[in-house]
Amino acid sequence: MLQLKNVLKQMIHISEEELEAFAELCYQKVFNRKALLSQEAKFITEVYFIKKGIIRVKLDDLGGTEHTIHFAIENQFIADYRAFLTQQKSAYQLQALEDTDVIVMPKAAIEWGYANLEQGEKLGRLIAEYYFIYLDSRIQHLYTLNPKERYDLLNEIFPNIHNRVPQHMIASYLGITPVHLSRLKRQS
Amino acid sequence: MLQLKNVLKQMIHISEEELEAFAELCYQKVFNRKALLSQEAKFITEVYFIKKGIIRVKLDDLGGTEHTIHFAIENQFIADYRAFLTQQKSAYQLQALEDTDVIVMPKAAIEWGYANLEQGEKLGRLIAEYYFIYLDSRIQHLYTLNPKERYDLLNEIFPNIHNRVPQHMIASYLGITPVHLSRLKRQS
DNA sequence: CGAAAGCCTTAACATTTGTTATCGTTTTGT
DNA sequence: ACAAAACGATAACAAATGTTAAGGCTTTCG
Repeated sequence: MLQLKNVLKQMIHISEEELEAFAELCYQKVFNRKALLSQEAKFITEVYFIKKGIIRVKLDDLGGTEHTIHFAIENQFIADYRAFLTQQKSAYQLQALEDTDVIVMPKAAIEWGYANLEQGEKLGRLIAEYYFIYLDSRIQHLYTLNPKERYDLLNEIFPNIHNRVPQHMIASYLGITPVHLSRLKRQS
Repeated sequence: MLQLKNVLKQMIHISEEELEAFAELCYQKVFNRKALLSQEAKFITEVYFIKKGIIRVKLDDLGGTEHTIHFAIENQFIADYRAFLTQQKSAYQLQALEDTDVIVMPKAAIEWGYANLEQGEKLGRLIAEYYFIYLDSRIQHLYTLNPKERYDLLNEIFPNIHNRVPQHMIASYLGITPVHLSRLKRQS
């Protein structure tokens, strides 16, 4: 839990007692490679903090094609945060790409935090703002960068990704086919 | 100011006195068609509430191509919210597409709200969550819909758009060229 | 260990989307 | 009211990206 506590301490002012009470409401869990943390069409009641491993967020379109929307690694929070917030069924699936250790933060813990942590609402605001900023830059890049430029950027942001993620998932994340990514790599 | 007050009342529990004090810190402004509300490479210190009119958010890439990222209309908030939050220079420009009446909410007003409104932090959280949800669905659509499907969706969400926005801006928003949008319309 | 599955590359061909240029219409600003 | 600018449609051609199929390498798992 130390990892989670450290991340929380960086975000808001929070006492050891508050941290301890919050941690009491969370628990640890291990997912094997390829296991699903959460499934499509389910209501989402958990947010995950990744201690070790890597998670991808994926999405099937109506034609049955699978899209990889996001990767999350150590020390990051991950969830279908939209479904969590709106109480609608999830559009996404979360899948472990390695054996992955997470801390599960149930909805009850997070709501307890909003109500009882001195800066609970602020924590909620910071998390939403953080995700907003991330998505805003994603959209900006989708408009202004071509696939090759997005590939280069991804390698900057996530240097080791080719060692941890199959290339066809990277292609999907970039919005192109695996065959095309293979071509782009050859050209550079 | 009534329009703004009504929207705020729908979001949080807020007294008439609080509303009045907040409104005191805001002011109204009119922008002519084509005028810029905010400019690229400037620090952002204002959020706008649109009383009447329509605003687009645009972005120039390194090659000099202009991209239309977003449209905002009556009763919506608009700003380069990322630049506002992060205190970095804006990547975007906000431009009125009609003569547009806005209420300007200066940074000082918003920070006063966080500090002094009973549910100020909650308001900030809700706004960030609202934008997050919007961007999350934008990204989902960019992955799963082709240009024609995105065009049809846009017309559902914003029924009159062809009467208020030039078609080449719609094409840019969809991520395609005006020539291609013209072709897609013909095919359907 | 060995078979099966998963994965990456490459090639040939198909489809989608972009580019450039032209024309007629509408809108704008004076 | 008029000249200029902006706008949208269309055609011909070019470039980017997708599809299908084959081959070889690596990983997985019984």
